[in-house]
Amino acid sequence: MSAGSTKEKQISKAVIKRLPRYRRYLGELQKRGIEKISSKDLSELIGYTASQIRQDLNNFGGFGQQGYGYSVNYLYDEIGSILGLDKEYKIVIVGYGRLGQAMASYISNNESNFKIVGIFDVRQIIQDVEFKDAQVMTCANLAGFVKHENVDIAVITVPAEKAQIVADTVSEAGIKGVWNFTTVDLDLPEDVVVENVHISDSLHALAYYMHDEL
Amino acid sequence: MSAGSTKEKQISKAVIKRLPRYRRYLGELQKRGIEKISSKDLSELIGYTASQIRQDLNNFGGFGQQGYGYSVNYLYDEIGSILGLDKEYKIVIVGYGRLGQAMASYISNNESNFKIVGIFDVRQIIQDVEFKDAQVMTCANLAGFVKHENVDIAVITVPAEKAQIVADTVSEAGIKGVWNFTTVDLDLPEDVVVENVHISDSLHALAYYMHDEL
DNA sequence: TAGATTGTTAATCGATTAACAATC
DNA sequence: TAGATTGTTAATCGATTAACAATC
Repeated sequence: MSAGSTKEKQISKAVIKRLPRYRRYLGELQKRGIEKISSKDLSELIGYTASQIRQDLNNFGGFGQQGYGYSVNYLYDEIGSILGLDKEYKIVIVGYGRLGQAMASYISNNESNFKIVGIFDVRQIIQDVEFKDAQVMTCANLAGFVKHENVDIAVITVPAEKAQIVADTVSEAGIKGVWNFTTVDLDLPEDVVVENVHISDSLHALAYYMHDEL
Repeated sequence: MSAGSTKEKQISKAVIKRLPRYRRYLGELQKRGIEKISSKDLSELIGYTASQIRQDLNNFGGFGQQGYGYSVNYLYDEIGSILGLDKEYKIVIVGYGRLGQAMASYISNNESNFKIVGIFDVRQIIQDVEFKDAQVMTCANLAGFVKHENVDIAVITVPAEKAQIVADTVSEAGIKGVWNFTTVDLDLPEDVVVENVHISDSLHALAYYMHDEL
């Protein structure tokens, strides 16, 4: 729709879903001090076919070398940059119950390019012993904060009933992405990117494969 | 492989992933007191094509009626039964940090057929004020408990480094399913069903679609 | 009966796999 | 140079969509 994108052909969702996984395994190899890997060996490790790995990567360019394979460090970085993990993202947590706390802690300990700049909750002041960096603010300030601080991502960990209202608030305040942990699907303008972690759907899929095996 | 399954043809993962979503929307309609719905109307609501909805459902049988549509209540129940949500599942939570607490609370408040029968943590006794039902036990008892109580599902919410050990423990003790919230992929026997909630992969996919739009 | 909408087959589209020429 | 392994095209497979006959 917009002319801003420089992408030539649309990459399918299936490919994008696999990229973080490639990167995760490459990170492991890196830690183990392994310097190069072939698509065949990577295939055995990750469980995708070698053909698919090469096909996936070649959507973004030729990162390997014939007769040699792929440099682990280089490929790790390249995938990171494809995913946009070399950029910085400002995050607010909305809903500071246990899930919100868990996510705040996960992000600040494991995702160095995602900075939690604010935490919001309806309950007046919940001060967290372990997570001291950001002060917990009341939701009344949310819109102003997002606008003023130019926040990129809102992590929504409020009860399902409040999810849409929160989504509307941050969206109107100019948020660019929403990480939705509630069980509802959010209705948002097209230019707001939404990533859903539908916990209930996941549990129900588990149930399917379990009772299937009984 | 085993002769136990009565399934005739294998249903694709893509279809199974959509079923919980159908059910979720049907639940909404139910609450609103709507009694019947056509695939066309459901299509507009959920965002899949009417054709796909009919195709998906007909993998499991004809739940509709020509000229009328689908009974909301009936279809809701049928999908629940396809997913195995009419069965009871015994659950243990392994790792009672904030994520474990969040999941325990989610399950006990929203998933009536999934019963939390035990909670485990390495830290000696973390007693939870809000969640009084189950006592928190030390991980040393985990294997025995799973075996003795015939636990169906282990929710793994321990730090990544401990994930595989926990998985091995519960697997050897006869667990049937694992709901994995850690960032690692677990290596388990084929007969143990694993459902992953890879939080980091989800965040990285979000980053891709966001930086793509900048 | 006429109208609506399913169940189901056929057509299309897209994604995965196989094959191999290019090349390090 | 010979061997290995990529990048890429072609073949296959599977999933989605379209179409329509069946039927409520």
